[in-house]
Amino acid sequence: MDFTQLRYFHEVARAGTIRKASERLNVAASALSRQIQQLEHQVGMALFDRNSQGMRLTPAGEIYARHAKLVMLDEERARNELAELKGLKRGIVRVVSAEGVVSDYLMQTIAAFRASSPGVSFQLGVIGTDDIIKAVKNGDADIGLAFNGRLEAEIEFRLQIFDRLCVVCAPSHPLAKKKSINLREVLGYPLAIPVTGFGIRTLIDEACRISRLRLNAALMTNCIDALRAFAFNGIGVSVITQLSVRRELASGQLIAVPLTNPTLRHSSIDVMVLGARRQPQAVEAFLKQLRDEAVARKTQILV
DNA sequence: ACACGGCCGAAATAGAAGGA
DNA sequence: TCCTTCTATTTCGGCCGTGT
Repeated sequence: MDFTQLRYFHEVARAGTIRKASERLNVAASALSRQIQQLEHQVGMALFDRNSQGMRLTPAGEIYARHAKLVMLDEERARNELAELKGLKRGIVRVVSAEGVVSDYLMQTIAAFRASSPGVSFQLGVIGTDDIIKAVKNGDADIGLAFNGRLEAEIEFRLQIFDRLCVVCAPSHPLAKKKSINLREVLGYPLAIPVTGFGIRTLIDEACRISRLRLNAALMTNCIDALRAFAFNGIGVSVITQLSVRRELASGQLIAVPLTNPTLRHSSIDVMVLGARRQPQAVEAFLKQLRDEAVARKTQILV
């Protein structure tokens, strides 16, 4: 087995067809096909099932794909280290994040990081919790910031920041005067919540199930900014995390009332990485910066 | 639309020879 | 002995046609 074969195998497994992989690699499909055949010949078993739709991994292929993914990530890490050795001080950190922490916590951390390491660039994707976990597991992202992520086999939590779920409303709203509130009381008002697949929504659904509540939201959205605006414009109340509206709370534009349901009291922003992988230096340094920023904000750190 | 295989040219590699 | 250069061989990848 050589590195070219491994690289081709990895891309075909990811793309699902030789043609798509050939476009990504800038290599003829026939060349890819031959290399995959040679690899299969060397390992002595089929790694793909061929059909008219493309290439599907066999159980042996699944095992080999896990190995290939780690080798590819290690190679990328080695290249970054060599670049640093050459004094280039460059690198790329790929982050996928929940929208709620992007504009404030994440952006300020990136700003602080780039002040000391301007050669490091960032690739940022904003997606839901389920897709964040998937991206980190696939190796498509170095770091994932998810609200209430699931700790799965290959995932390692490097930082957990306590982030309370609140009901957020305009200062003139009747609920603004309350010190705390139960989800049942909230349902009497027009309500905005995230769509299914978001960590916040999973918690809300769980709390409703336990308390036998029927959820009737006025707005379901995958846009955290829409949740903020829903409350800000006095349309109703939104269920959102405290960190997501930190600036609006500080300026008095919004009021946050903590939710008292037991299920909703333990929520966090989870910073996750692929556990089996040795992280590139730039990624390690940024993970440290995320922790430093959380400490500077005096947020409660769980891990 | 897809994978595969034959053919051919280009690039990479191995081995031999010569010079410092 | 080591390095460089040249040549023969092998490997790789692109093009194109075929079969599913």
